[in-house]
Amino acid sequence: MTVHVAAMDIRERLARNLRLLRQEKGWSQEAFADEAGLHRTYISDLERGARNPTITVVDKLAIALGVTPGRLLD
Amino acid sequence: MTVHVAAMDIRERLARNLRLLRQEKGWSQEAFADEAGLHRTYISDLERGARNPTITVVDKLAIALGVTPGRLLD
DNA sequence: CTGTGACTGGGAGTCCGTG
DNA sequence: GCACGGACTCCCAGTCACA
Repeated sequence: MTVHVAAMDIRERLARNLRLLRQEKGWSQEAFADEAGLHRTYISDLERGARNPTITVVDKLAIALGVTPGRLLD
Repeated sequence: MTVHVAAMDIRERLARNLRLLRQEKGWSQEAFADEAGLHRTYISDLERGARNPTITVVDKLAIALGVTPGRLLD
């Protein structure tokens, strides 16, 4: 039971942080995707915790949102 | 000219943080690898900035070192 | 505007070795 | 103990059609 807890955790922390910070900016997922140089559907996946991104992707997201990478993961 | 600067940046920040924190613990790369549940050669690659890990790996590293994931990336 | 399944190429992560 | 290489498997990056 509860096999992959820790792994799910950090993805869901990222998911929550992304959605909140994006909404604070008043951006659609599509607008956010353009700012970060990523695809619209990829942002959707990230905000649902459905992907396990690399740190270079986290860096792009953080830069687009104007926060540190750590702010997205902690 | 300066094509992938940002991507290199975060990997090298991670590399530096990993090596410093590991040495503070007095661990070998192999001992660290065991603590984090990763392979010995992979730790070597990470500390040389030669790899682009996923956030689940960053989480494992952070837990092994007793710090937040953000502490490794910021 | 967003969620989701499916797809492909390339890279993440492991394991063997060497000096 | 560490850097580095080759080879392998599997999953991530990036995109599309459709609901």
